[in-house]
Amino acid sequence: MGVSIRDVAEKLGLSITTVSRALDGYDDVSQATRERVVVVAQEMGYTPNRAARQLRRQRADSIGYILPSSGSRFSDPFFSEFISGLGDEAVKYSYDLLISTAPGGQLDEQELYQRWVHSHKVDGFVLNRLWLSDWRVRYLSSQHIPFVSLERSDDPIDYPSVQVECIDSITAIIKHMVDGGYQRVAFIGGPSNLTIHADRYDAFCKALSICRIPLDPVLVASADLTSMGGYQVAKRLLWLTDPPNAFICINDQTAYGVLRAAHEEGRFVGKDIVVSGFDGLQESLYTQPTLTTVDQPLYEIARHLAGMLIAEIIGQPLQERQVVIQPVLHIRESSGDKVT
Amino acid sequence: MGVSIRDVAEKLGLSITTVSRALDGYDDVSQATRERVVVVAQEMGYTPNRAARQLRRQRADSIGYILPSSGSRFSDPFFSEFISGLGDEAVKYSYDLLISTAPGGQLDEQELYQRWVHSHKVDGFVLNRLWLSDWRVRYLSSQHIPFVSLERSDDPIDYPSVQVECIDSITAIIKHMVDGGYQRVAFIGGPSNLTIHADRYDAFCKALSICRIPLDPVLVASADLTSMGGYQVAKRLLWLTDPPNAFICINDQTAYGVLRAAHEEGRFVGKDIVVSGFDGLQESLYTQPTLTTVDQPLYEIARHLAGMLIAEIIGQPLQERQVVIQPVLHIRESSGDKVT
DNA sequence: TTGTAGGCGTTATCAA
DNA sequence: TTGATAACGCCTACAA
Repeated sequence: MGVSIRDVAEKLGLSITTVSRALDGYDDVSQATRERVVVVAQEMGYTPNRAARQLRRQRADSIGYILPSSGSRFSDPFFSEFISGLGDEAVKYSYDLLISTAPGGQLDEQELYQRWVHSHKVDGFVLNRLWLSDWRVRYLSSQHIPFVSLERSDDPIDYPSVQVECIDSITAIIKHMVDGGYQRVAFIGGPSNLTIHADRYDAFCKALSICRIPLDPVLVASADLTSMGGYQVAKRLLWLTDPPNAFICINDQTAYGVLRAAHEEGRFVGKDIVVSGFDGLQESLYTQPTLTTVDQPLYEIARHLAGMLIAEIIGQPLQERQVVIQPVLHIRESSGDKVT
Repeated sequence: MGVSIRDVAEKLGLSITTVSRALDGYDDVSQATRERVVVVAQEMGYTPNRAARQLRRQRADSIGYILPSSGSRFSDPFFSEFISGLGDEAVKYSYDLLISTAPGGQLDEQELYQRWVHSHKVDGFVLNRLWLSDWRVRYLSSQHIPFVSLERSDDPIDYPSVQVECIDSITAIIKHMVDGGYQRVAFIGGPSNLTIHADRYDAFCKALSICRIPLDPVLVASADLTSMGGYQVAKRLLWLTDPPNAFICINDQTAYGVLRAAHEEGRFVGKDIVVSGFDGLQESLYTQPTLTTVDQPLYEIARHLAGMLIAEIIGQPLQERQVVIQPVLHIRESSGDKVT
């Protein structure tokens, strides 16, 4: 079907060895031959067969990312941006990006990772949505499979990662809210053993203590990172006898739910109550009111992660294995900066 | 490194041939042998090497999808849901999903498709965001590479596809708006040679004629499918001497931009003006006001597409090659159904 | 500077 | 019912 290296060699009257070396840029072929080979290969539309090359080189030239899909209406814009960053960087090194889906923390997920590892389907993994103690981290590390992650688990294992600093920005948000007179501050997080929950909740507590506001456990709730989850939890909180007037949300999606709940409950966001998200999704510029959020440069983070992973795979040392990124705080209407 | 079929064979004192056949479920191995083989293979954690199998079988057991990424802050929730559907279905047949990114309609995109085809990297493609005349359709068809697509191009080529019917729903929306007294109806589309633009614009025109409203070319504009694009175009339209009071948008993202522009221009959406989107993204339930939109079951569509593609690849005939889906219309606040 | 030959791990054909 | 053997397309010692 396709054009193989043998076809090219025959057409040129050369051996496949020479053709192979000419194309791979070895220096033991004459300049003249190389040029002929390159031209003819191009003309014939030759592209090396991936499977053959992989089999021979014992590398897959691809990186894997398993989407923590959570059921049928799974649609967090977070992942579009993340995947597109991974893809753009991978393509630069002519690596493939292999994607699959599995609900996080389940048996299916384990099997998928194991299958990909055993069958050499990918040379390394990109992880995110880490758990405080994460099976994947321990497993991949025990199998000596390169991987990188957004966020870090508590496992005492050395691996490259990118983390987004959240204490400063969350503190700034809360200070801003408290200064505006919103002192009853709630936190809506996610599953409590996710690192992003732990990190952001931790930042929340620190910020409260800096502002000398006592932590009221009633105002700490967990949703599931979706708008629906945020909506439901916010409703419940707003019905309290002494409801919060400030909401710090673990991510933007959760905050969208809060905005809606507030509206339904007749609260004017930015005036009666204030709300903040975390992610910096494009959509957050278009909510009503616009959402105060912490902008993680997700696309760049994804590219950085893919780059680190590929470096790790080809054994190139990284100058920095644990990158910490300072996100940009966007104070917008939802935190009361402007009364509209 | 990994466990190979040879290791399993040696441990069992059988030939690799027998092991291979036992595992692949051929019926010319004794029941007893098969059981022993399966047990031991499982114990040893044997998984067939993908590259070797692909090389031998001349199939990649994977399908490809190239994201039409448009620069760095590309994040349309559309794609999260789409990819997650493709992934979930592919995994059912133990197919891989290979993802890459390339700006639509550019040279890079062509090269990427060609490389994947030549190198047998994937057995087939899923396409979307088709152009009225689409190079990919003609190319893949000329190379006899299976592919399926969401939407259909005008190329006279037979290929499996899923289309979302839009005339009925857009007509219903416009009727609803016109009945509500909003007669100056604008259309904000995308690049005009995209099939989704052509289809939805066509539906828009038909609906106007049904409602006996003359088409005012001034009220037809093109954006770029993003919120920012919708925002800018809406601003311009709202500044007209005789501005529209109804906006039909090609997708939800565009509509988000319109909502924001309207708000900034002091228009009360659902009262002064009405707005509709198209996609049915989860986010649209959480805008303020909630967005009237046409809900395409994207996750199911993606699964269906992946299923059709795999059937096509393994040569299984499809009972229906051109599926047309009736989306569900969600009339919400932005079209004036409730005054809040 | 070029060519020969062996093998990566599977599967499929044929013979036993 | 099983086993030896030859590919699949590529890369790379080693030999020429």
